[in-house]
Amino acid sequence: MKPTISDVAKKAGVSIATVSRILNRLPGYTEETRKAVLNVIREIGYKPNAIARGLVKKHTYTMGVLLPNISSRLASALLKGIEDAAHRLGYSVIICNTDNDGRRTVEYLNVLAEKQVDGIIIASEWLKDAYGEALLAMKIPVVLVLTVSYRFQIPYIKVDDKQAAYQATKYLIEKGHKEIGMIGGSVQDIIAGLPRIEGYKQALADYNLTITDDRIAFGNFAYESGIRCMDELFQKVPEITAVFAASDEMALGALSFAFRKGIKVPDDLSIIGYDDTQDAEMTIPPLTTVHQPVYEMGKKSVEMLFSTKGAVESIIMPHYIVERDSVKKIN
Amino acid sequence: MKPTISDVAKKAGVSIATVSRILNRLPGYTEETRKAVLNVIREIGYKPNAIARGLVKKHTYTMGVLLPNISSRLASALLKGIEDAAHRLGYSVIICNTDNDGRRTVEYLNVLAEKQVDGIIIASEWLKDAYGEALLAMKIPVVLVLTVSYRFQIPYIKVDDKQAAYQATKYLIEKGHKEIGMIGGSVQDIIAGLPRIEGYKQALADYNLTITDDRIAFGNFAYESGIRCMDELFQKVPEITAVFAASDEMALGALSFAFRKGIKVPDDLSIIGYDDTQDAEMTIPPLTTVHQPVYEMGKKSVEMLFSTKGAVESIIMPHYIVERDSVKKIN
DNA sequence: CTGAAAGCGCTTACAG
DNA sequence: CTGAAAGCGCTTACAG
Repeated sequence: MKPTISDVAKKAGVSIATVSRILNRLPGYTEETRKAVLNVIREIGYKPNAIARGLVKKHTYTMGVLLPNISSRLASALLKGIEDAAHRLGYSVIICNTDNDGRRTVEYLNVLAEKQVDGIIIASEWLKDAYGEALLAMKIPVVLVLTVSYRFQIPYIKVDDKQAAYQATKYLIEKGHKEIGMIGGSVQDIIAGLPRIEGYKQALADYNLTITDDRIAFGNFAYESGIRCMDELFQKVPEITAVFAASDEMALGALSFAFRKGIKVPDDLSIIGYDDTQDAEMTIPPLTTVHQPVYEMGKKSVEMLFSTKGAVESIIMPHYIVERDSVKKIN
Repeated sequence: MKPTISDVAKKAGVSIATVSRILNRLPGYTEETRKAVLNVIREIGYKPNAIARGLVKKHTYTMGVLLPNISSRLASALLKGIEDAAHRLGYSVIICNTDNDGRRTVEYLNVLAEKQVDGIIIASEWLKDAYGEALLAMKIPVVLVLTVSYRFQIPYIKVDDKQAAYQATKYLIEKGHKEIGMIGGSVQDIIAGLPRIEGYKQALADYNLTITDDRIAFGNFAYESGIRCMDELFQKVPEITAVFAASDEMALGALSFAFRKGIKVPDDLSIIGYDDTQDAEMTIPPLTTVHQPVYEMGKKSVEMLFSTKGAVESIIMPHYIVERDSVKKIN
């Protein structure tokens, strides 16, 4: 059996209370007994049981993070930020891959509640009512990353999607493009879908450029859909010279489609992405894209989660355009 | 305060023992009292405390996974496999990003021990003696993925690296290539470095092709190093017509280098990668590469971890070549 | 079928 | 400075 606190107490000839005090650096023992106890601990290889400790302290130093897909590039970067900050603050992180599945999400929320986690981060997910209620019932801190909720007032951290999309589009316009298409998410997706489309439309409107439904193709942020949308766009509006893709992955799809069709990027077609995931700098040509500070958002989200000052404020992070080689200036 | 088992017992007019039996589906109560108790539970929103439960059962239904870099493509896929299997078996997974840092790794091992995890998966890491000792002391199941240990007899699951590298090289040879270079890992890395280089050399030897030190450039499996190595290779051995890269990421680097120099892939240069990460199908041109079943390895590793049959055997997973468009058949 | 009680491994007043 | 004891929220023989 693993040694317990009473094993060390017995062997050191003191009470478990004293051992506990020494372990927790509380006052109440001589340097002499401290040394003796520490020796015994080393000798028998004692390690405190965090489960027992958690039971009495009602604090587990464990947190959960829910994401729709752990293996997306975006999630990877976010997770690293979360893990780094959590580790620095002494927390362990339990990952929950929801697959965007409601039942699975509720299961996870339950498990996290039962395991008495100290906080939960929810990334990218649209917060359904059931989740919000469950979260409320848990009475622990929660923060939203890369998403917001209107129904539940939970602190969030994200970029201003509409503004970022506006600027991506404006960037293309300033490079001389007049026929600009967009590969967007679903308009039903009021986090990453609609706002980016609105930003795109707003920019076109402000510069008096043509806006038509044809110029927008709807994907699901994934690679394959980028290919399909680019195809669609080209068939419907062959005159476009530039495309704004609402995710880097879709931009990669557009890039691939162009390659297969012999369309040169950026000579024949300019493409700007969104996210600035690791992929963006590895593409051919390297992708110009809107940078979201995802790693930092991950870090900040856990700092917010365990921030000690009362009501936590939400944060809108700055975004900026990273110029690489997928957009060409035309006449 | 959150309701506890005694709150429901009190309210239902039974003992906590009965509530516990009902919760755990043990025999010993009438259908009537079961219904009544379940009602109270729903009414007051009681959720069992897994920490308390874990303390007495000495089973936390939590496991840890250590990886050098959670945000690599390989880790992403692996993690998803691990998470899926763990979730299906009712386990939560704590992620530990070691950054290949010894001190941090030991810290994590300590935390996992204190948190009484039921098992640990170690991915890609070279198992230092200190880790092995710590693991042994914990007396819990451990499995190694994408790595092995010779010093410690811990079950592992991986591909046969030498064999896979041999076959990648043979594939190039069978496509008519005679001047074949390699972008490898360090020879000090006896897991993913040396064996793949040996496989490459062995294949060349078996087919009586030229082997020189010049034909091997040493990277660190990352994108940037792929660029650098390809550059190096081209300067030293301009006659090579094909390259075997020991990771897809380095293959992407090679691809980028070729693109910048105006070298056409696969017309002027053929490239075969290793891993078959998600990137491989998104490159331009799509990358021919050795497929490692990483997601499945993730799943299998947790199944091994919690397998009930005695001594666990190690597994060598099958690999195969995925033919895409980065290798050309020549004369 | 049901409950009282001990125990899991700790922390924390309280008393000395 | 130090220890006995209660308690955290459960499970599990044991007795009835």
